[in-house]
Amino acid sequence: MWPSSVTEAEAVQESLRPRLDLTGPGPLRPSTVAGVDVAYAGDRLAAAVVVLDGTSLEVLEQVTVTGPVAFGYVPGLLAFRELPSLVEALERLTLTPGLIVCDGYGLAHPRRFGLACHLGVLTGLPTIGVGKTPFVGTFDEPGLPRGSWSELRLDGDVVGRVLRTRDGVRPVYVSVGDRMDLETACHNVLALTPRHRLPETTRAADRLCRRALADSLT
DNA sequence: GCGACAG
DNA sequence: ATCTTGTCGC
Repeated sequence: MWPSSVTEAEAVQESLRPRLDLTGPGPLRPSTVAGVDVAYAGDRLAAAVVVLDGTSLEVLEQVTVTGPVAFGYVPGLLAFRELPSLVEALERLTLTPGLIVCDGYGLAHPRRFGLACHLGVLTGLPTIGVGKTPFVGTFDEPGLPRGSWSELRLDGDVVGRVLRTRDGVRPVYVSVGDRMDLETACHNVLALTPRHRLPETTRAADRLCRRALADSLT
């Protein structure tokens, strides 16, 4: 049963939020890391999951799924638009990644249950959210050197970090999804960004879902 | 009430 | 997300 209205979807988030495991530290530099992303064209979409070796960052496995868009985009409800296809792609995976890096947010969310949290609860795997643009929360501009960061706060809580992954380049917005802690999440993001602003996982998944979408339209 | 708003 | 040209910089 998938929510068919904004009200229903918000209720689902509220009901799943208690299932998050936010205790203990999350895995630091797991042996395998997965990146997920979705590309759209009208009412069609293509989802991609790419598993990389946590050390060499080489591609170990990749899966794509195409289908119809099942939920319109509503800020705060992105998960209902992307999760159906992403979960299916993850199920077709042979390997079980030690961490999943999502495009978007985790705890830094209006109801503290963004895409990364939702995917974590559904898969039982550690997840983190890496957003490319601000969504919720307030923050100060982090220092210019790579590795500099500032707190992302929402109401009185620290819900994430604004992290500089490249000297003088726009920062990314990191928040915890499930089975992960903020400090470790940032260390993982830095390990995944040896030469680009965005994690190699999201770059690989982005390229793959765009190719899959183009091919599916042929 | 009005505007802003991950991808 | 996607629609779009040229352009600056590593």
